[in-house]
Amino acid sequence: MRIGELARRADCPVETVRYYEKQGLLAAPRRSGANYRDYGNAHLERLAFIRRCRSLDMSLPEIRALLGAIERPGADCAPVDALLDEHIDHVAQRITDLNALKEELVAIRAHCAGGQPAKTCGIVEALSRRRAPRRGSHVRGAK
Amino acid sequence: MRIGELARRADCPVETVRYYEKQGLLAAPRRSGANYRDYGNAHLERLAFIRRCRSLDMSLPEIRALLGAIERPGADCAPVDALLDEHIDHVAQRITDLNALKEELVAIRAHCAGGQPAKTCGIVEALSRRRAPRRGSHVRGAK
DNA sequence: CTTGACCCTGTAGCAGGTCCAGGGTCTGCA
DNA sequence: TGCAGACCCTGGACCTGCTACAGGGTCAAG
Repeated sequence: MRIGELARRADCPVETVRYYEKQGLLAAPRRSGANYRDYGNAHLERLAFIRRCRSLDMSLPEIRALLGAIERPGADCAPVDALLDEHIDHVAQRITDLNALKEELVAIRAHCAGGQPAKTCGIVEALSRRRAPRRGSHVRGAK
Repeated sequence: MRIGELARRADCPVETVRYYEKQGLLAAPRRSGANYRDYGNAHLERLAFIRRCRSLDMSLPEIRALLGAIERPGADCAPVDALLDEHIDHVAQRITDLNALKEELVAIRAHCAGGQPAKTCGIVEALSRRRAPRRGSHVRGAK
């Protein structure tokens, strides 16, 4: 099948398919006479796998590692388990960070009594104060 | 003060200070004879404010809007409140999304009995299955 | 034989920075 | 006075994970 059909079936933009190929996640297929990519079912399955992992918010390097662990002949699933556990930890950490962030925002929001000039609003003042840095992970970059 | 001192005092990389200036968040200061940026206390306060907002995970456009709302002469704090409320909603939505994501990951992780060849591992199989798309917002791009 | 849908490559752009390269300047010490 | 090393300048490339062109080629239907 050609790239358009593959993309439609995997629910993935055509450009993204080419991007995954360039990134080495999806094997380059053979080409037709007109230099069109020609995919088989194995490609479709692999692409669906990648998209599923992406929908679970794994990074491309993580997915690459996962594919490597699966593909390695005779490998057992211990590295796969480890990868998934690590990913779950990332997500859990992110949730913790965001909850702290939300608490902080709500606390700041509570400083406003409403109807005041912006300059004297408690929110503006609260946003100007420096905070003790939350320790450990940042939300930023945790993507 | 020069950019290095400003950056140190606001706990912000020097390059980022220049970046904020280019993005129009921080006013360009006057220059010394050697073309060095020369900042005052107002700049430091403004930079600290921006960093504080960033640490609360606001985007640069959000911060720009916030600064605009505060700076506008005679403005009251209603737009500031609205901005903050909207931001809190974003964060809350993100937490909801991530919790769903984590549940899904944990469910997938539970498919592994351990010690099997990777090819037949339940995780790999679970990751290959397509899911009913979670409705609404994406986790991705929600940054 | 032309129209429109599809395909190709390569490049530029998004956020929010980070990190050079290749220069100029300033400060302290001998 | 000379020089080392810390600081500053600009402009550009790079990161992720795409997305969106531009400028071309191919193919099937009418």
